[in-house]
Amino acid sequence: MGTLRKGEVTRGSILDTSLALASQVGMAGLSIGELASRTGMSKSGLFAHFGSKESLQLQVLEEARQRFIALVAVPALKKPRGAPRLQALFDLWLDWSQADFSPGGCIFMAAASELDDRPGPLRDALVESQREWLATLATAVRQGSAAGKLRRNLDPDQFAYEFYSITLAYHHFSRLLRDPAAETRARRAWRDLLTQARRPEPA
Amino acid sequence: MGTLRKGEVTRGSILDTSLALASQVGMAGLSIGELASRTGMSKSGLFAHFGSKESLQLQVLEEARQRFIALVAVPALKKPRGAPRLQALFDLWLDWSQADFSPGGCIFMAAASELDDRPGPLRDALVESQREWLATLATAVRQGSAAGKLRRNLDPDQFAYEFYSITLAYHHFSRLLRDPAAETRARRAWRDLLTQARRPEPA
DNA sequence: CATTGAATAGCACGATCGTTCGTTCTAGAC
DNA sequence: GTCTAGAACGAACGATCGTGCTATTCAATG
Repeated sequence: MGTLRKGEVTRGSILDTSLALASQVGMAGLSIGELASRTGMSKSGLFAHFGSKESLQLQVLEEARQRFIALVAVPALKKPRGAPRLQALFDLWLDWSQADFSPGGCIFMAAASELDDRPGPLRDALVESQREWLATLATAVRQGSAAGKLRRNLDPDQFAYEFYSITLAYHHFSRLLRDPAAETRARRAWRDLLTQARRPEPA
Repeated sequence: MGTLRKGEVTRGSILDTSLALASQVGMAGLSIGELASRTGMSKSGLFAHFGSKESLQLQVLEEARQRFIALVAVPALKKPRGAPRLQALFDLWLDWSQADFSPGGCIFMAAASELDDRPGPLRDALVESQREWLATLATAVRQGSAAGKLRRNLDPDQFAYEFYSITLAYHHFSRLLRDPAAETRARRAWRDLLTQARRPEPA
């Protein structure tokens, strides 16, 4: 057990609250005042933990990244290469998107479109984490086809693009349109994509 | 030529500016002050045209909707049913996403994730316009397969979901990741989707 | 050209934003 | 139990937000 001061504990609980709030209203929508009232703290007391709003935002993003790795990437890597691992990546992403701590859905997607035209460290950090995720997907594909479990002429980056596109659409259909069929649609699209990836080489 | 007062002209140019700004910073990021300085007007002078910020936002959305119909939906309906029309819908959407008046990419997608957890008339209007678009896509598919140009057992709504997912991913890859391959990836995914839709019924 | 209503500007409001400062409290080490 | 560093608070800052007023300027009509 590492020695954790009082401050570390409250900092953690502030990040908890921030994560939930940011998944709903985005990174820019994270206001210190709102956060203070939700945690029952004073604005200045809360602020002192981070020093600046940008620092808070960066730490929220980093916290989300750590959780994503722990909840999605790591467990999936325990599955055997090829289809099982890809399926786990997909299933775990869906779980992630529905997690209790992010009532607004995947926080990265909430952040993505609001940051795509706002240069700065926060945008850079988000881009980095997304690239990391895409690389994870592409690697899983590459290993799968190297092991002969997937089509040999599969383009890993193209596969990652299409994987990503299905999850993006799931986010939209479930969050914005509140479409009850969102998950079914996503799973169907995914099944088709995976089937294609296993099909033997076309002529 | 309808009689257009001076006010109508400036209102139009304000909407022009708003559209460009909103595509970059979103609907919530549309501030009256920023808009005033960009158009060279006073805050109050500009404000008088709309009466409230929400009204401004609604009118911006409606303006975008009208343009979308004129630039994407209508021209595509002039193409013959089946694959040509679907292809036109896709190509025209890409043009739309790269249009000069929306330097931040498709404004609907910029608005979607920021509004998905903010109930209100603006969200309602956006949802309505997106449903309209999805219905247009589904209808194009239905007509195509009824005419025997596409697989008969094609699910129109599933097709619309996958069409939409490709364009969503294009938005992300080009805007956030600034990936130069974004358009290539999107076109490849689209080609595969369309090919599947034309393939004869599977066993 | 004169008149009048529309269009725009100027100014101020309350609220909230992120941030700073000085103070108070309290937890942890001796 | 005392001392001290860290944690939290309260009040205030300048800036900006959306939104009212009132006054002024301008464009369209007779």
